[in-house]
Amino acid sequence: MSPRKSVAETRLTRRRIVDRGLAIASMEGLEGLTIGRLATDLGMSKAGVLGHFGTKETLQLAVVDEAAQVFTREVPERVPGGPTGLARLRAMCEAWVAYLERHVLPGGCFFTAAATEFDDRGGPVRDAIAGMSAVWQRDLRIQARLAVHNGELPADTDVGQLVYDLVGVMLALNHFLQLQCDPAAPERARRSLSRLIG
Amino acid sequence: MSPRKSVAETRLTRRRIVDRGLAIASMEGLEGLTIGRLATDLGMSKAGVLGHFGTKETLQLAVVDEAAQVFTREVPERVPGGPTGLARLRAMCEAWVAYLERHVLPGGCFFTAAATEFDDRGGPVRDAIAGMSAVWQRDLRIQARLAVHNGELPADTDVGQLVYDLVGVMLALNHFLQLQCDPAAPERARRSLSRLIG
DNA sequence: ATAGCTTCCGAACGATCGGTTGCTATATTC
DNA sequence: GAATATAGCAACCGATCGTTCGGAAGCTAT
Repeated sequence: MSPRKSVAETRLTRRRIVDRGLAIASMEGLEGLTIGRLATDLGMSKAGVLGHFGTKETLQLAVVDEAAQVFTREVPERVPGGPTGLARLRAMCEAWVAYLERHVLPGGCFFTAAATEFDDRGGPVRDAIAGMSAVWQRDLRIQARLAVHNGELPADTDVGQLVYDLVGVMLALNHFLQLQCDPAAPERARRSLSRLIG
Repeated sequence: MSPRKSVAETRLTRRRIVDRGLAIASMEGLEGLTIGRLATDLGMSKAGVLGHFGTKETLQLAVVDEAAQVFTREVPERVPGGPTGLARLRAMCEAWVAYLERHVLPGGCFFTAAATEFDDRGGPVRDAIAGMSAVWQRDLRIQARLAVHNGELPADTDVGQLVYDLVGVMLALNHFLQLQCDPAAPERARRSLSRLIG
């Protein structure tokens, strides 16, 4: 019924699958993302969907990668390219809050959901998630260290501790937004941030 | 093969099911908890398991309730009955940290996992989870308000903001413990707490 | 024109899902 | 001791899971 598409269209089909897969996974979880559901949503056969990846795990990895690209596009790439150090750290956190506030994905922050879903398992999917999380936290740490080096933060600042607190602010933001639908949460997050990196 | 048991044994069987179900759900999630898996683990038939609840959703609710009882036993009931206010608030948070540190359930904090799993759905299971979360946060708020009233916290303290920050500390603790297996996380949590309600 | 490559479909696979049905064996009640 | 109630089992239901297979359809290179 559906013959071969040109190379450009083929890539486009793959992108359609991954995009829709990310939307589903952000709501139902990476395990709740099923081939059949994906095929139905896209008006394709299950074989047609799986043909692009071969395996559900590969598809999950593609979705995680897509989520990482979305996050990169929506957060770090929106950080203006001003001076490094405290200003950049602040801008990164503000972009982070705005990203959660904007409800970019229908199911809240994909990485928060995926991390808690896979945090007690093994395998490449868990590793990919943990890796993305680690990269972002490393970037935070770098700017925090620069801020200390610039004298913008106290010299005895525990950078690891600061990143821990920043992550907590974001996890709480996601929690209060998604579970309690608390519209005051972003303001709370910003207040916590200004207390941490004023 | 397995005939009727005495009333006492019957209750015990139900408890065995719910206990094992909680253990599974804390690792695989509430949806990953399947009747067949539960039956196999317990050496029972699926009908024998489901007979106690009638429906998977009822079973999930029973597991959520059991998780709430475990949490109650492991956290608030371990808080010494000293004076209310800041001292009690501190004790509650310390018990909370110790609970996460102790790895009471194999998959980390059950409510954190369940909350992120169900935060974008509807239905009674989600409501039960959100309700349990709300009760604990209300208890925190009560003690925080008392602490303000006692003059143990600044009079202009934003109690909602404080609870937001405390929840963030705990979510971060669970995150760093489970995903990054960072043994320094409990110490970080305690340091954050002493900064908030030191 | 033709051969090859690739995308996608239709169909089927074994396994497992939540759930139902009929039965047996026993505990409880009379 | 007879009657009743019920925990649990074996078997099965239709649906769906991830995955495989053969072939149809069309692009591309010869």
